[in-house]
Amino acid sequence: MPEKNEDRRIQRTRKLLQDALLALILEKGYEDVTVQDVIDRANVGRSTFYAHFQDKESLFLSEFETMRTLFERHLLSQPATDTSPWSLSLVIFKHAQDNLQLYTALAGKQGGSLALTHLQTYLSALLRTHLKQQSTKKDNPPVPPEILAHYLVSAFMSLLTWWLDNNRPYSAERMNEMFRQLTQPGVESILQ
Amino acid sequence: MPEKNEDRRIQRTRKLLQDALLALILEKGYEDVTVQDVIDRANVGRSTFYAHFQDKESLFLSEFETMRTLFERHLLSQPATDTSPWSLSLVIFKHAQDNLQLYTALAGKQGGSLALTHLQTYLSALLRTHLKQQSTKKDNPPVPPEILAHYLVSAFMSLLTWWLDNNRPYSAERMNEMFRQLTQPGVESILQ
DNA sequence: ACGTTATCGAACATAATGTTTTATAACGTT
DNA sequence: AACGTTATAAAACATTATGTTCGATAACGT
Repeated sequence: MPEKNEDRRIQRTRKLLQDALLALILEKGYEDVTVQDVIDRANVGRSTFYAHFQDKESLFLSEFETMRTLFERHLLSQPATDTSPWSLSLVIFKHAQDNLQLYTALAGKQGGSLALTHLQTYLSALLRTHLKQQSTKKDNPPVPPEILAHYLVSAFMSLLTWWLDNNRPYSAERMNEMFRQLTQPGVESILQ
Repeated sequence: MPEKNEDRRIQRTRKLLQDALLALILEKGYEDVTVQDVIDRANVGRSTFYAHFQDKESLFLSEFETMRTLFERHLLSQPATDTSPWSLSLVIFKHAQDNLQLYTALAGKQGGSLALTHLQTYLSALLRTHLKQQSTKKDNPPVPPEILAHYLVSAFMSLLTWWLDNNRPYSAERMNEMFRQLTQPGVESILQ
C-alpha cells in the first residue's frame, strides 16, 4: 500500500485553478468571476474544485499566500541594508515589478478589497518587526504608534496600487523616492 | 386628473429602505446583507424594493449620495477660513462626528470597499478644486500632482477609517492635528 | 367620494453555489 | 507490466438569492 502517494496531479490542478483565477481577475475583476468561470478556464471538474478549495475566496487567499511566500523568500535573499520603512518599501516595489501579474491581480483595482485588507494587516506586522529596534524616543508622541503604522502602510499602499493601476510610468526606485519624500519628513518630525 | 401627485409614501418607503440597510450594515457588514434582509427589516414588499432601486448596490449608493449632499450643505455653511487641505479635512472629521452612524456604515470596515472607492474619487476632485488657486510653484515637481492628490486623500481616509473603526478615542480636532503633522511637512517640501 | 398609483404578496424564471455519486483515468508501488 | 489506490470528471441534485410579473388592496391627492 503506497503510503506517500504524492500525486503530481494535485499540485498541477491547484496551479491550474490559481492561474485561471489570476487571468480572470485581470479580465473582469474579482467580483465578477464565478466558480464556473474558473473551472471552465482551468478545464477542471466542479467537484474537483471543491475538493481543493472551500470556495472562491479560499482560492483567492491561496494566491495571496503564494505572493507572501515569494516575497519573504525574496526579502531574506536581499542584503540587509537598514531597517527603515523606506528600504523595506523599496524591496516591495521591486518585488512587485518582478511579479507584475500576480501583484496587479491581487492589489490592483481589479483585485477587490480582500487582498488589500490582508496586505494592510501583513505589512503592518512587518513594519512593526522592522521598527522594533528604534524604540520610541519620545515618551508621549503626538501621534500614537498604532496610528503612525496604519498611516504609513496606507500611504505606501496608495502609491503601490496607483502604480500598478496606471501601467507603472515610473521606475520602482522613483516611486520609492516619492514615497520617501512624502512621508519621511512627517514621520521623523514625530519620532524626533 | 392629478398631475403632480407627490405621494409622501414614496419618500417614506425610500427612507425605510435606506435606514434598514444602514442598520443591517452595522450589524453584519454590507457583503452579508441580502435584499431579503433589507425588505424584511423595512417591512416593504419585494416588488416595491425593485420599484425604487435597481439592486442592493443602488440603494447603497443612494446612501452615499445622502452623505455627500449633507456634507456639501455643511461645507457651504462653514465660514471659509483657508483653502488648505488640512482645513478641509477638519471639516470632514467634524461632519463625520455629527453623522456618526452614516459615516461608520459607509466608510467603516463594515461598509465594504464600494463607498471607499467613491469617497476616494469624490475627495480627490474636491481637493483639486480646493487647491486650484495655489498653482504649482515648481515647474518639475519631484512628485506629480496626480500622485500627490492620491496620496493625500488616501492618507486622510486611512486616519478617518481608523478613527471610525476604533470608537474614536480622540477628538476630531486631535485627529486632524495628527493628519497635519504626518502629511504637511512632506507635502510642503514638495510644493516648496 | 373619486380616480390614481404606490404597495403588497405570491408566483415565477434564472443563475450561482455547494454536495453527492459513479465511472474513469492517472498515479505510485511492487 | 500489473496492481491497488486515489484524484478527477460529469451529471444530478438541493439550496439560496436575485430580479420580474401580475392582480388585489390600500393610501394618496383632488
